[in-house]
Amino acid sequence: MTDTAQFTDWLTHDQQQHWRCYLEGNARLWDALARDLESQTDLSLSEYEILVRLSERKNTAMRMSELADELAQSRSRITHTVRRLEERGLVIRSQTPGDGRGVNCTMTPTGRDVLQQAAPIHVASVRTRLVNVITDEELAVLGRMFARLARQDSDEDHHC
Amino acid sequence: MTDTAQFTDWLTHDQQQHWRCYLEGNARLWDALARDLESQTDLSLSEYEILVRLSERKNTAMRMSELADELAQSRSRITHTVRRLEERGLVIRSQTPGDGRGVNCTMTPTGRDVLQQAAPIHVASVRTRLVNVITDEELAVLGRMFARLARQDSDEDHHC
DNA sequence: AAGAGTTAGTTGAAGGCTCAAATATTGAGC
DNA sequence: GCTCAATATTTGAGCCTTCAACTAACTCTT
Repeated sequence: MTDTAQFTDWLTHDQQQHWRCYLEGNARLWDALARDLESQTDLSLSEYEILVRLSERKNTAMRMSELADELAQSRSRITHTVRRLEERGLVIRSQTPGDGRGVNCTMTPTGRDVLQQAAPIHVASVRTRLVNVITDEELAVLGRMFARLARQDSDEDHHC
Repeated sequence: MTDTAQFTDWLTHDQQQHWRCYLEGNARLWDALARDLESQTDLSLSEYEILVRLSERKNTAMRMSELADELAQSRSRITHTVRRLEERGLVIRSQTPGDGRGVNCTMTPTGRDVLQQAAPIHVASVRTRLVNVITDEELAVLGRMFARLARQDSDEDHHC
């Protein structure tokens, strides 16, 4: 836009092609996963993911900020989603012992039931939509690739 | 849940690991791309993508349903987004000649200006966040993988 | 050429996400 | 121990997306 603007380093034809395939495939994959889960359970993907993380902890409890960090979601979003889950009786919130600012989110027995019913459905969906469509080799490449991206981007978050 | 329920075919440890890396990396990637674009331009990612597709056509025009199909978005979503773009003067809508039901979406000169200003910013972002972080080899695997997923899922859409 | 079914697109309400601002608590430095 | 900055979380408004219902036009059949 200005005299000093540099020429843009556009993507090559092949890069662009691959990038677009990812764009479309990714969109369709998420659509499919969300539809699969929501049509057969009462959980959205983000609700499901919260319950899964809780289920992996001692006492099925985590702090709000831990949830936010692990799920790469904003604190605000976690607050809203957890509030809805709490209204439905799937989790309860309580103060953290040590830190007066902290809030602990604990899964209730009802929450566990709902999760246990949803889990097989979601896993089957992930298989059908992704894992069974690509090779284990490819899945491994995918995992390593995105682990690198995540590291890179979350590093940048804490740059200040 | 019932007596006849089959045992779930859970993911292996490695598969789960890779799947989670993808989950997190993907979330962070999209966050970063959206923030990069929205902080430096007046376009959201979905608005940007619509303008890009239009820019590639003769007369920078496409039908609404073509947009929906290419971008893997619902017709409703396209309608809403295009309405907002039209209100801002970046596109205009008109009837398609042959088909009385069809609506053509055409990019205006203003739209082209906005796109041309945004494009280098977005491309730089895609490079920084993805293309420069992985190898060309990996990008190719990514592209082929998701092309296969897209084919699979969009086939299923038309299953009836 | 009339009716049934399909396709294209829009609409508005409901709900989730984002953003910025607000509250409350903790920790650091003096 | 007081002040200032940082951390943890919440709040509510605004925007975007989804969903189901609606209009309109085309097409296929008979």
